[in-house]
Amino acid sequence: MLSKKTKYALHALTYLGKHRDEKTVLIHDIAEEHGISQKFLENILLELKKAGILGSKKGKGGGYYLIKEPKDIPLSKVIRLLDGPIALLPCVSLNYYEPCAECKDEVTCGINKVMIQVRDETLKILENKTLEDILKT
Amino acid sequence: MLSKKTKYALHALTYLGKHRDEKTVLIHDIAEEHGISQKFLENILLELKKAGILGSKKGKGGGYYLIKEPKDIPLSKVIRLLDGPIALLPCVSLNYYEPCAECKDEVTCGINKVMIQVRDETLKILENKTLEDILKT
DNA sequence: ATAAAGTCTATAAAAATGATAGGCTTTATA
DNA sequence: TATAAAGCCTATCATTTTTATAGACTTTAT
Repeated sequence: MLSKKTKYALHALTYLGKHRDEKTVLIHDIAEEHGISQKFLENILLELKKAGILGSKKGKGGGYYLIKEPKDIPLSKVIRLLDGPIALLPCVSLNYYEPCAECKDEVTCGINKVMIQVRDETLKILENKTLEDILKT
Repeated sequence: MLSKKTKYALHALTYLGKHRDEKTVLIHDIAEEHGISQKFLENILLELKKAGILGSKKGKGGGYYLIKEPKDIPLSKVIRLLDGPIALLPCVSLNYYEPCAECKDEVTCGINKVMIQVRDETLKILENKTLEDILKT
């Protein structure tokens, strides 16, 4: 399951996507619309900004806006950013690799092999679904 | 990522699958082989038993054994049992459904729609990969 | 100058996960 | 039939992760 962080991020991105005609959108408005903590959302939007997905304007009249096309924001990117690895095991993670303690030899481990396949197929799904898909339904 | 519970379960199932010629296998031996806590493993194997995946024999000379064919033990079953939902959001879970608080209307929610698709495609993967796939590599 | 809005860091609270403990029941066998 | 081996069951504790809050700081329009 996705963490609330990621879920909130998706709601925020959706909201921003629906308000692309406006220059900027207030954190406050997004938080209110979905009944979530504004302070918590602040951190999330900041991360999205640092990842190059959002832009922002400080000061009075400021706010956030999408900096990328919705079609260029795949679920995989959002999930990795806020939740971490998409792979089911650290030993098959492309971006967050770590060996598994209980596995004596990765090379001969059947679990490892199968999980690599699962990872690749899962990735195909999450890279192909984008914010655009969410917006157009 | 999978919890350690699920990871350990997969290792235990693999071990049991590799020792199908023996009548029973000791929890102790599985725990030792992978360097994991025996007591923790006990609980996990019990769950697998209650789910009809493993059988056991009590008392001296007892132990655990596979009660199903490896090809009939899909990853989806093991994951659901020990980790819970496969869906990324509660509002699209087949087995653990719950509405999402921050979503005003599920019917018009684009996130919901996309996540249903992700769930279905993910499920296809996890239902098709079985213990047999792990054993045969 | 002031108020509005994002930025940043730290900390606290809550929940989930991982691990341990100990007694109970069952069963083979000496 | 006593004993030791092995799984069964429940409770509790410890750790880690997640979620949420707080408050001071910076930037900017008016």
